Amino acid sequence: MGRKKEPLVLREPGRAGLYVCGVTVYDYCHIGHARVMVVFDIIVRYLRACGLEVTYVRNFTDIDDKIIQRASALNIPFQQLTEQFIAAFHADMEALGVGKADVEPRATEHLAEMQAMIASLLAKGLAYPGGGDIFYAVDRFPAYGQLSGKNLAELQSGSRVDVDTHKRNPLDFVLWKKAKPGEPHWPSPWGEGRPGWHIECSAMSGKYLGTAFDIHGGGMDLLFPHHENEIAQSEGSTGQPWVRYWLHNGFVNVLTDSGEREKMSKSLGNFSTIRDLLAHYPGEVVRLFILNSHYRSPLDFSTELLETARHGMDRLYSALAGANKALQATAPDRTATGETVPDREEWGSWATDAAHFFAAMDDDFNTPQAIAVLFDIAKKINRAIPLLEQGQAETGAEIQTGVDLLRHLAAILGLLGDDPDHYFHRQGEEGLADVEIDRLIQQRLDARQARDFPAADRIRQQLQEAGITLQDTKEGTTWRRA
RNA sequence: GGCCGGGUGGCGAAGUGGCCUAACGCGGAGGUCUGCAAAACCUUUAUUUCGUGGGUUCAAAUCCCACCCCGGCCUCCA
Repeated sequence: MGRKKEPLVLREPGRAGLYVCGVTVYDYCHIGHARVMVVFDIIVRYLRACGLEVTYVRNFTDIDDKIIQRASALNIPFQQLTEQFIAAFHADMEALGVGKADVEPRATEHLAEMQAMIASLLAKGLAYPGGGDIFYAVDRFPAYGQLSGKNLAELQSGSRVDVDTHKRNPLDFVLWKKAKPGEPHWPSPWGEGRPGWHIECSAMSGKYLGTAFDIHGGGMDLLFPHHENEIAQSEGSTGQPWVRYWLHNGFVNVLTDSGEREKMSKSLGNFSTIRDLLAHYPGEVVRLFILNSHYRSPLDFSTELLETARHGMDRLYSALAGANKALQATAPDRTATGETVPDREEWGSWATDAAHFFAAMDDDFNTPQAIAVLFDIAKKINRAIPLLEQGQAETGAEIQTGVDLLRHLAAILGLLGDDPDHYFHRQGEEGLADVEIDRLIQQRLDARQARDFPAADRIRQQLQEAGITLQDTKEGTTWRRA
C-alpha cells in the first residue's frame, strides 16, 4: 500500500493467502498474460519452498462486454466461448509450467456473493441505483485513490470518462448492469442483469480468503481503476481492511515496425499469443525470458531476446547433460537425476550459492539474481567435470550434489524440469525424424573412419541446415536440435 | 494536464551510500580441446563509467534539485 518494499508479515504465521486477477476468457492469452501467470506462479512456488502453506486463488472473468460481443459475433452461447478459452488457458499454462491455482473461481458461479456485497453497499449508502444500474459512489469512500496515489480532484480534472447521465460522479463505476435485450442476464433484487467487472474480485477473494488476506496481485494496468475499486467495494462493505500487500507486475512492451515501443495489449492488437510462441520455443525458454527481468520492471518482447533466452537455457541443460555423462562414465552408481533434494547439511561447497539464491528471492523475488546463481552453479559443475574424468573420484559426489542443488533451485523457478537429452532432442513440428538423424550420423561416421572428411563435413552441414548440431566426443557423436 | 515507472557495456539485465576497479546471460575477439567443428574451459570485451547539468557527503550508479528522453495509468486491458 505504501508503494514500496516492505517485509512480509503474514496475517497468520506460516499461512499465506494470495489472490491474482486472472483473465477474461474471450481469446487466447498473449505474452502479457504469460508474464503475470509465470510471475505469480514463482511467487507461490517460492513461498511454498519457504515452508508456507499457501492458498492461491486465481479467477476467470467469464461474463463481460467483450465476451458477449464475441459470442454474439460467432453466434454461439457465451458459455461455449468461455469454456473454449478456459480450456485453452489451461493448456497454455501447462505448457509454460504454470501450476493450477488452488481455487479458480468463475464470476458466473458467484452471483449470490456479488449480490450480497452490492446489497450491503446499498444499505451503507455507498451505492445507489440509476437508470436500472447500480453504481458505487466513490466520494462516499474517503480512502478512494490511496492505492494508486491519486485523489478525486486530480482524477476528475483529467478524466476521459464518458459522462454517464445516471452517474453522480464520472468516476463512479457500475456494480450491477441492467440487461439489454438479447444479453445474458441473471435475476437480482434490482432486476434482471449482470455484474459489473470489479465486483467479482471483491466477492470471490473475500469468499475464499476472508478479510485482510495477505497478497493481491495483478498486472500494473489493473492498479487503477480495478484494484482501487476492489478496495472501495470490499472495505466499504465489510468495514475491514482488505489486503495486506499489493503486488503489481510490469508490462510487456513490443517494438513496432517503426521502432516505437508500446505496451502489448489486446486493444492495440500487437500481441503474440502464447501458443504461437510455444510452437517455436519450449515453455521453459519463455519462462527464462520472463524471469530474467525483475517482475516489476517493464519487459520488451522480441524474438531476438527469446532466442537469447534459449541459448541461456541450452547452457544450463548442457551442464546437466555433461554432468550426467561424466557421472555415468565414472561412477555409474550415482544418479544425478535431480530427484533427490540434497540436505542443507550436505551442500558443502555449494552452500554459498544456495544462500545467494535464497537471499535474492527473499529480496522481493529478485529472479534475475536468482538465475545468475543458477549459471554460477552450472559453471562450477562444468569446471569440475574434467577433474572427475581425469580420475579425481571425489569430485563425483560434489558434482552430484551440485546437479541436485541446481535442479532443486531451478525447480523453484519452474526451470530445468526436463531431462537434458529430451530437452535437446525435442521434436519441433517440422524437421528430421530421429531415425533419419541417426542414419546420417552413421553415414558420417563411416566417412570419418575412411578419413573422407569432405564427405563427413557435407553430412554435418546438411544436418546443421536442418537445425541439428553435432557433437563428437570420445564416447561417440551426440546431437542437439537448435 | 495530473499521477506512476524507467534511462547501467554491442544487446538483455542485476545492483539503490563504501564489498561496484558494476553480478549473471547473450553476442564479439583470442586461446585450449578437435581431422575440422560443436559443447565446455581459460583470457578478453563499461577502468575520464552508470541519460544530462548542478549539489550533499570523507565516500554516489546509488541521496537532493533542475533538465532531457522513453513507457505506462487517468476508458476495456495482465
